[in-house]
Amino acid sequence: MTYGMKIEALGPPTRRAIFERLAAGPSAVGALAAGLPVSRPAVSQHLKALKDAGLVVETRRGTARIYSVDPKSVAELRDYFDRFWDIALDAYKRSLEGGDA
Amino acid sequence: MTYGMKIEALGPPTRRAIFERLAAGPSAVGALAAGLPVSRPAVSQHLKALKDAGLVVETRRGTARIYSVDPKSVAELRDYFDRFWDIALDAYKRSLEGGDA
DNA sequence: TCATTCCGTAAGTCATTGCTTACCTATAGG
DNA sequence: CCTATAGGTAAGCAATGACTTACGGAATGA
Repeated sequence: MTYGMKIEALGPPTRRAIFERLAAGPSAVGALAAGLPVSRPAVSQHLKALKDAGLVVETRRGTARIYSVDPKSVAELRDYFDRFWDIALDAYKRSLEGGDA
Repeated sequence: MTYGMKIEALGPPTRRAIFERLAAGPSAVGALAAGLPVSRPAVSQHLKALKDAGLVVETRRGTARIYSVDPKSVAELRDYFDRFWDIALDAYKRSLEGGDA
């Protein structure tokens, strides 16, 4: 549930592709697998990883499982890199001013 | 150099730890390794991956190599998740309004 | 109840990789 | 020129992991 787990979960390209497709709108497992070059179980396993990381949520409709991204998790990642950018930029500025050399 | 490569490069926890330390300010390889539970060559290898991904830059001073984060790369990641958040939030809103069920 | 659809899970495989130690290179100083 | 310092590179290893096929389970429809 930490941001670290989320970044780690988005590492594998196939998993990131799944996540990006879900960002465009909720989707079932089979529909996702139909548009990807991997098997349906592979998609299932990636979805489990994304769910464990708190990036997606699952709802049921009949026998289908509909997955959708949790907007809050994306906001969390955005805020993380936002703060990160502030810190890095500040350090960069100090390295220009200070010039401890 | 794409954002995908950057996210992928930040997956491994040790590598992300290195990157976060560099965000606080430039550092040499040995200094980084001294504060981490892995060997110096391991840090060197992670730094190579970070450099290949365009996340850090290297400067020389004597025999030392000083690594520092490239602020532009962080901005790129921030913007990526920013756009991502817009898309996901929009899809979420549509799922509430539309209610195609 | 039975067949169908949709999907998660188990088990196995092959490639990736994060780490180690050992070695080599390059700069600085005597 | 020799030594010491700083660090990249090679080789190897154990572990992870991304994928496959095979199977099991739950909800729908006749």
